[in-house]
Amino acid sequence: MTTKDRCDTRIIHMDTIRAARNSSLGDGELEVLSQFFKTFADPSRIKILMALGQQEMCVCDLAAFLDISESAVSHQLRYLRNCRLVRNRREGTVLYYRLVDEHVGEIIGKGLEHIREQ
Amino acid sequence: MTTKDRCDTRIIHMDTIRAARNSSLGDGELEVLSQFFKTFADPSRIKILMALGQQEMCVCDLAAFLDISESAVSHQLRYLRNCRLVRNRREGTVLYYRLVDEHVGEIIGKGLEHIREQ
DNA sequence: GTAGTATATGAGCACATACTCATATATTTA
DNA sequence: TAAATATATGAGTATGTGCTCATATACTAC
Repeated sequence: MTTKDRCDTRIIHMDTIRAARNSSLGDGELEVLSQFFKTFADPSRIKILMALGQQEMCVCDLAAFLDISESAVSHQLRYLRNCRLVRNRREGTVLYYRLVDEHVGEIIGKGLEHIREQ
Repeated sequence: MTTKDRCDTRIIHMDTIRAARNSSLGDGELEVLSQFFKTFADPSRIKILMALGQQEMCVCDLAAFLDISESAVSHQLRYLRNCRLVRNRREGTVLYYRLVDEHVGEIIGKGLEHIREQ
């Protein structure tokens, strides 16, 4: 039981609360997990991830595809690099980005399944 | 091709951009999908959803479990109700909430798989 | 009816986020 | 070397989010 008991709150079902606590994630893992899902909470990032799941693309291609500025794309790519979801290779001045995670497609797929069912 | 072509941007690989566009989601679906993932982008909501996946709980139980105010829980529950992920049944003055979606567990599971692998 | 309990809700606020704009860096070419 | 190209990055900003606090609502018991 990581959370301290609160005695200043009316608690109706102490057993229910205990059961919830026993199967709960730790605070650290919860933070990491919600941070991970934040990645998919933005249309541009989903679009980038889905596109890179099919082929590698450079920054200006992504900017044209998303119809946003190259700077905006670059900021999003930095975000995705920090999450270790994409990597790049350099060819002259051009950086080609690619997806480096196999879960991304599955998670987006599950989400799509959900929103398409209702 | 929903997005209008931009001629004010240097485009290196037009074929790559076309391929990305052909397999891209529509703007509406992208918006709905990212909105859906936003649900999981908050530790409190994940905690609520995982707890309700195992048993129904009332608002003050959830507040004690999460160690946040009942008002804060209520706001989150409204959010989840609007997403149609939870429902409640009334018993006197007490409202018992339960999960009403089978994808939620799978999506959280995929996320957990990801963060635990590295 | 009134009082008490459980929850919902609106306003306001502190903080996060996704962008723009200006500037910096890395590489190629002349 | 300098100029051009492709991308990265920091500061600033408008909007969004998750809370608090006060108040409203729904129900029960008297």
